[in-house]
Amino acid sequence: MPPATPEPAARPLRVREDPAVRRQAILEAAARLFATHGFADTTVRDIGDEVAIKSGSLYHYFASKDAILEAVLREFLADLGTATAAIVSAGTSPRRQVTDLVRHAFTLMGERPYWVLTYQNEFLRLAGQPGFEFVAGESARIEAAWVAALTASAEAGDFAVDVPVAVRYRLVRDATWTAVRWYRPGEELDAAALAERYVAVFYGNHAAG
Amino acid sequence: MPPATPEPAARPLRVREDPAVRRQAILEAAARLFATHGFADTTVRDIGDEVAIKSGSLYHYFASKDAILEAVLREFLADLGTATAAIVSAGTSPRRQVTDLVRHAFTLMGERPYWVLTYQNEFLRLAGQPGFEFVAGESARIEAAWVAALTASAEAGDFAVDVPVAVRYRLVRDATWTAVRWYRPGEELDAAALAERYVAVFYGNHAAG
Amino acid sequence: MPPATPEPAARPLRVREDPAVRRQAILEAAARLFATHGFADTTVRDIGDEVAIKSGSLYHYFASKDAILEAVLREFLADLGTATAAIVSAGTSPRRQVTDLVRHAFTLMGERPYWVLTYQNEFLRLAGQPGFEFVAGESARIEAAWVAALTASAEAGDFAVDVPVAVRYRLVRDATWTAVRWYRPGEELDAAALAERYVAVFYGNHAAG
Amino acid sequence: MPPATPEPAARPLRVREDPAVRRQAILEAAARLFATHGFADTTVRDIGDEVAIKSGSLYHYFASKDAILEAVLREFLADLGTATAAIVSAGTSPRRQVTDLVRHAFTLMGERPYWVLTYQNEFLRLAGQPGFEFVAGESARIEAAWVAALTASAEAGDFAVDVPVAVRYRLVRDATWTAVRWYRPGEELDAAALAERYVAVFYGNHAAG
DNA sequence: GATGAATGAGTGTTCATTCAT
DNA sequence: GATGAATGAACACTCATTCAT
Repeated sequence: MPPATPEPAARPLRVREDPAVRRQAILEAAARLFATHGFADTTVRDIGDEVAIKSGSLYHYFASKDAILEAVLREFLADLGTATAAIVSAGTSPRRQVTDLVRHAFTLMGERPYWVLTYQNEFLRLAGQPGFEFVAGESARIEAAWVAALTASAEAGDFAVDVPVAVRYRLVRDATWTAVRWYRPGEELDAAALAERYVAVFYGNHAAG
Repeated sequence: MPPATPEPAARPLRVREDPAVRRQAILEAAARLFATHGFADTTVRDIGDEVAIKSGSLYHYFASKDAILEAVLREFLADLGTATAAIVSAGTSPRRQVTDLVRHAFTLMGERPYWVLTYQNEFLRLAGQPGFEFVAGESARIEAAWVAALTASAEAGDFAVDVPVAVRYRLVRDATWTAVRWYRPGEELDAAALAERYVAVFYGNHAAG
Repeated sequence: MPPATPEPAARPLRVREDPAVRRQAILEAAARLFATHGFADTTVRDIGDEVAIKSGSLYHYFASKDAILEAVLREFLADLGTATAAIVSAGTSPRRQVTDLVRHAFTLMGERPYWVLTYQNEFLRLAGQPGFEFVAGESARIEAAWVAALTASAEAGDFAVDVPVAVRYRLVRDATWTAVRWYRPGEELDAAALAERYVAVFYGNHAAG
Repeated sequence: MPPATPEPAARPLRVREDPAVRRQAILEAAARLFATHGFADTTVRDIGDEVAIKSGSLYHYFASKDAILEAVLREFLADLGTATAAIVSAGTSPRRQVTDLVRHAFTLMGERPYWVLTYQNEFLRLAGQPGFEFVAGESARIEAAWVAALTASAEAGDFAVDVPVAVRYRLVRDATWTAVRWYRPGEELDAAALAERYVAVFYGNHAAG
């Protein structure tokens, strides 16, 4: 039943959240949309809808739609770079490092699949685009860590089959990271279990000891 | 045998006059643009420019931009399905079949990288989109062939490491097909050589005799 | 009385005018709007409304709103430059040339006031703007013609009062061209009569013989 | 005489603390921006930046962007009206009055060019706009003073050339006030010298006695 | 009095699609 | 078949204005 006296046109409920929280919410929403619809097919209105603000208000947080993508990629690559550096500088055995890299990848794909997908889907297009040079730079640093660990493991004689490291790196990287397209945690195998099996295949054997 | 009546000499030399030829040229151009710029970032004008006709004329060949994408994917999947079926019904050994599947994949990535990339890039977005149900259907048929070959090979004891076939299939598929992002023929290793090394790693050993 | 049977939703009446005619109509409408509301306050939708096409269709004729302004100014300055050159190279006396320049200005202000106003209103803002260098260039050429005629007339002793030519030029130019803000033909004095009186004041006397 | 009680020394040196001072600073900044970029192309952010406050705070001083323009024009026209009235009611000779009006105009253009330009640039557009009727009203009052002085001077036989006063007024007004587009004090001729030459040309002779 | 966050209406521009010629 | 002109719906982005803090 409607109220007897009509309510005055309800003023919009301005929640006045913490700006830093809202900024992060925008990035989360944007990453999800970029990953599922593609950057070009995602409109700033779509992003605004997801965080319940008008598209114009996004421009208080980011200078442009491109800047949102940039922030997503910067945060993603910073986190990935930090974790990668931690793994390869831990002083553990090469195979341990490779295993940790793969396991961390599966964990990350489980936790933040949209960020990983956004990175993968936009990587090629962004190569050489002004303002996005950091993508190639940071990617190269991470690639170097993987290649170093694989090289050390090969020199230690860990692999059942001998192939050039450039070939092995790509096989390992592609098999691992492409899993983001189908891997969802909570299924039969968790990140650690999957990583272990992947690594076993990569090496052609199970870890000694 | 040449026609009895000589053709008039003055006819202007218009290449690609055959509608079927032009239709195919449109698909080639579209696939290249879809792969390099993305479907959403490719305009029908771009496609028209590549084949030297105005965008409006594209609509004599295809009902819509979506229809061009559909035709690209239909042709790609039809060819891939045919080749896949031929390999797995050749009566060869399981490992031979797996090797042929991988080798064929590398060959195809070398010959038609843009078609492969278009398929990969749009696959997720197209899932469940009306008119594109054939993509999932055809993909499932091809997947079944790969899984069958891998299962047979596992049952034959070919693999050094034992993992569930669902896991192995995805690892093999992802490692193989993602190579389209970097593999270009004419480099150090050709398709056959690369395929051989990939298969060796997948199996954890080199093919017997 | 409405017809008994409802008419089918009337398809838009596409007049299919001569494109060159429509292009010119766009320029006329744009000049009028730029002059009366200012360039910044004129929307491309306003322009489209005046020529009965949608704003998007304007982009078949011009690459941008700026390009419309550029075309207006180019046409205006080309016409003005041609007329100016014809006057000062006619071999007439200096005072005759000055009189003709002023008379032509009044005629032009009567015939195309909006073009003159657009030029005047946007001149300062456009100085140094990329793509609009021709405005300053062409303006300088026209100014040189006026200064030459005034200088020759001063050397001939035509002026009752002696002032530096730079001062006189600006006085004459400003007094003459600013008339576009109020002069409309069909009032008491026509262009020729007004020009004659202006010139008489500029010279401090009436023309001899 | 300095105040008896010394001011506290530690007070932070905040210039422009007085609201009236800040209000005036806003008008100065706004006039400069309106004159150089145009009213439509000036944002309230631009104005705020110039006086180091956020755009929202401008609304403590003015009700709207239009109200800022209105205040600029009101102050400008009030000052100009006062000065004009003082000149024409001084009891001096008609030619003296005309000379003083022109000299005051040049002085004003030197001191407050942006106010003059804002007035000129927005005058046409504002005609008949609600809230801006005072512009036409005040302008008419000033025009009447110029016309009266010119009429009296003509009746005194000061002019070398005889033209209708309506024509002469416009010529004199336009030549004089349009100088704001190029006149900057500190060049060869100062306001008084320029005014003298302009008046000499307007009269067709130099002042007697 | 000052601010930052938010809005809503609008801006120039793009583009897949249509269709008379 | 081919085209150029036209459209309409969308797009990223801007900005004067409001208001709780």
